[in-house]
Amino acid sequence: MQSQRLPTLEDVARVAGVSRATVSRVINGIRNVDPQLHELVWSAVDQTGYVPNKLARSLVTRRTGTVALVVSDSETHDDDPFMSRFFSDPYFGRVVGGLMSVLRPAGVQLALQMVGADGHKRLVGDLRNGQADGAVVLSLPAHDPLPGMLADNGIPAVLIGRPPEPVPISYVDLDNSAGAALAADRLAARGCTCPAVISGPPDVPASVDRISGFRHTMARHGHAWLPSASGNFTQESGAEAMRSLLSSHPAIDGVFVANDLMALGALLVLRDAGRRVPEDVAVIGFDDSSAALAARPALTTVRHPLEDMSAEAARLLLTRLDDPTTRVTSIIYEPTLVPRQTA
Amino acid sequence: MQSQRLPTLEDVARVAGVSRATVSRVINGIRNVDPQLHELVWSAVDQTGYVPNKLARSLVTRRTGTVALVVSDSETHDDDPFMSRFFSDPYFGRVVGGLMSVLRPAGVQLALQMVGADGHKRLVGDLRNGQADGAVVLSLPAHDPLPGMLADNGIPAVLIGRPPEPVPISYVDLDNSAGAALAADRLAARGCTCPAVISGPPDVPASVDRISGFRHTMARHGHAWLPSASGNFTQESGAEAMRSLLSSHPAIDGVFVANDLMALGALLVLRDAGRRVPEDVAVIGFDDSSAALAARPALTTVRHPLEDMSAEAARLLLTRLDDPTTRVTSIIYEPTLVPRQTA
DNA sequence: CGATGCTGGGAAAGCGCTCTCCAAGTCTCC
DNA sequence: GGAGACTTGGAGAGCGCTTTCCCAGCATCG
Repeated sequence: MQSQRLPTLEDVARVAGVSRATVSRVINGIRNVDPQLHELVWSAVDQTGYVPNKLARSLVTRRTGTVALVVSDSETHDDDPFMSRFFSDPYFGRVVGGLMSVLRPAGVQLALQMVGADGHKRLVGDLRNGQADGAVVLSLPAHDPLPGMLADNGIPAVLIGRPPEPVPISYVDLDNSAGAALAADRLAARGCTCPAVISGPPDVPASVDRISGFRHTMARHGHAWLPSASGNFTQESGAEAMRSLLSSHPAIDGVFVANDLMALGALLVLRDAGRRVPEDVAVIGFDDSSAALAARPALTTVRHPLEDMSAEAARLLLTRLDDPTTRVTSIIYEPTLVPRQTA
Repeated sequence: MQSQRLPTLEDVARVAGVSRATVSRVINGIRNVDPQLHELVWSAVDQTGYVPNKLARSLVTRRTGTVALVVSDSETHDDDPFMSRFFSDPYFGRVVGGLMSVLRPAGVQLALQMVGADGHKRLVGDLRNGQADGAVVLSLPAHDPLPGMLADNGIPAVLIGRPPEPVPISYVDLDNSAGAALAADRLAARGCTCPAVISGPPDVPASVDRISGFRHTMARHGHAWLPSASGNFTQESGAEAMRSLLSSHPAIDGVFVANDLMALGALLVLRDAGRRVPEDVAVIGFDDSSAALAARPALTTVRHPLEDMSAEAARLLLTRLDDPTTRVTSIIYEPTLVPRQTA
C-alpha cells in the first residue's frame, strides 16, 4: 500500500550527487562516463530502487519497445461471435507464441489491438503517434483497407498472410496452393474417383488459394469438375457442408477441406452417415492444428508452420525497425502433408 | 510515406485560433466551453487530422487505458517448450477472448507481458510507473511471488485462478473440487468398481484441487484408495499415464483425468489396448475444451466457463480501477458436467 | 452603483525523460 | 608554453499533453 512517489532520475541524481543528464547517460550506457561516477550512479540507482519510466522515455525517444498485434475484423459490431470463434481457435495462440519467441528475447513487448472498420483511422493515428514501433497484422476480412493505410502512412508493419491486394508491405505466408496440391495428389494416389471439396469463406485469400490449388491439381489428374460446398471455418459449418455434399453427391469418395476444424465436422457427419473413413471416403484437412491429431481417426492434414511463420514475421519487423530502409519482402513457406489415418 | 510531423494540440489551437488549453478541454469534454468555440475546435481537429498522443497524455494523467495480461512462468529460460505448449493450448486464447469481450467495449487495450522469475521486479516497477493501469495475472507456477509483490505495491490486479498462497488480491476461479465431485458421482452412478485418476502437475493449484476433490467424493462412495498416475497436461503425458495405469491396474473401469488434453491421450491408449469406452472403461476429462467435443467418442468432461471467468476478471479489474477502494473479492464459478459419450 | 459570484479562456507549470549545447578540464604537439 | 583536439559533466530546452491558477467579463444582489 505504499503509494509513495516513485524515485525519478532527479532523485537518483541527487543521491549520486551528479546531474540528471549524467544519470541518464549511465543508465543508457551512452558516451564514456568516468568509471567512478558510473559506479556511484548505479549504486544510487539500486539504493533508490529506481526504475526508468518508459512512458516518459518513449515520449522523447519516439521508441516504445512495443509492437502491436493488430487483429483487423472490419465488420465487427461488438458482441459478434467472431471474436470468440477466433480466440478459441488455436490459430491465435500459435501466432502469439511464434511472435513471442522472437520478441521476448529481444525485449520487445506485444500489445493486442483489435480493430474494426471504424477504428482504422484512430489506429493508424495512434501508431503514427508512437503507440507502438510497428505492427504485425492479422487481417481477416478481404478488401481490408488497413494494410494500405499502414503503407501510406509509413508505419513499419508485417502481415501474416498475403494481403488481398498488392501493397508495399512485407508479409509471410504459406504456399496454400502447393499445400492443396499435396492433398490433391494424395487423394489421387489413393485412387479417388469422385473427390469433392469444402471451402472456407470466399473472401479469405488463404481459403481461396487452397481451393483453387486443389482444383488445378485435380484437373491435372483428370477431374475437370468437383462437387463443392462451403463453410466459415467452424466445425459446425464443416459438418453442414459435408451433409449437403453427401446428399447432392452420394458417390463422393474423397474430400479436401480448407481447414481442420471443418474437416472434423465433416468427419463426424461421415461417421454418422455410416461411411467409413478412409475406406469409403478419404478426408484431408488443412493446418495441422492440435485437434487434427486428437481426432479419431486422426486427421490427415497439411501442415502449416504457423509458429515459424509468425516468428519470422516478428524478425522481419524487428529488422525493419532497426533499419527502415530494409526492402519490402515476402517469405513463403512450404507446407507439408501429414499423413495420418483419414487419407 | 509522409513522414510529416503529426499535428499536435498546438497546431489545432493555432488553426482554431484558441489556446492549447481550450482545445484540450474541448477534446476531453471537460468544463463548459462556449458552444461556438466547441464547434470551431472540432472542425479544426478534423481539418488537421489531429489524433491525441496517448503517450504524452498518459505521462501527465497517469492513466494509460491499458491493462497488462501478465503471464508468469517463473522458471523459464528462453526457448523452453513451455511457451509453445502454453500458447497452442486453447486455454490462452479463451482467456484473451474473455478479457477482450469486456475490455474492448470499454476502450481498454491489452498488453501481453510474459515474465520469468528474473523479470518480476522490473515488471512491478514498470507497472508502478504507469505502463499499464492494472494487471490480469495468469500465474502458472506454484509459489509464484508475483501476486504478493503486486499486492505489496498496491498495483490493481486480478488473478485468474486462485493464488497458491492467500494474498489480498481479487481473483476468479472455478470450483475445481466441485467439478471433480461431479465426475466422481457420475463414475459412481455408472457403477464403476475400480476408478482411477490421472492428475496434472502437483504444483498447480487447479490440478491439486481437482484430484483431491475427486478423491474425497470417491471416498464417500466407498473407494478409500485410487490408483493414480500423473502427467503435465499434455496429450502425450496423458497417454503415458494411462499406459502405466493400465499395466499396474488392469482392472480399472473408470478414470478421471485432470484435463481434456490428457484425457484425449488416455482415450487413444485405451483404444489401442482394445478397451471399449465407455463400456469397459469410462473416461471423464476436465475443461470442456473444443478438443473434447471433437474427440470420438466425444469426451464427457467438466465444463470450465473460462471465457466468462476471464470476462469477469476484466470487469473486476475495471471496477477496481474506477474505484480503488473496492474491496478485494473472489468469484468462484460452478462447473457443470457435460455428459457425452465416454462416461 | 459597487461588491459579489460565476463563467469561460489563457498563461504557464509541470509529468519524467533525453539530448544538444556549452564550458571546463586534460592531453598532445609543435 | 600556448593552441588545438578531445573528453566529460551540467544546464536547459524540449517531447505533447493536462491542469492549476488567475483574470476578464458579465450577471446578480443588497
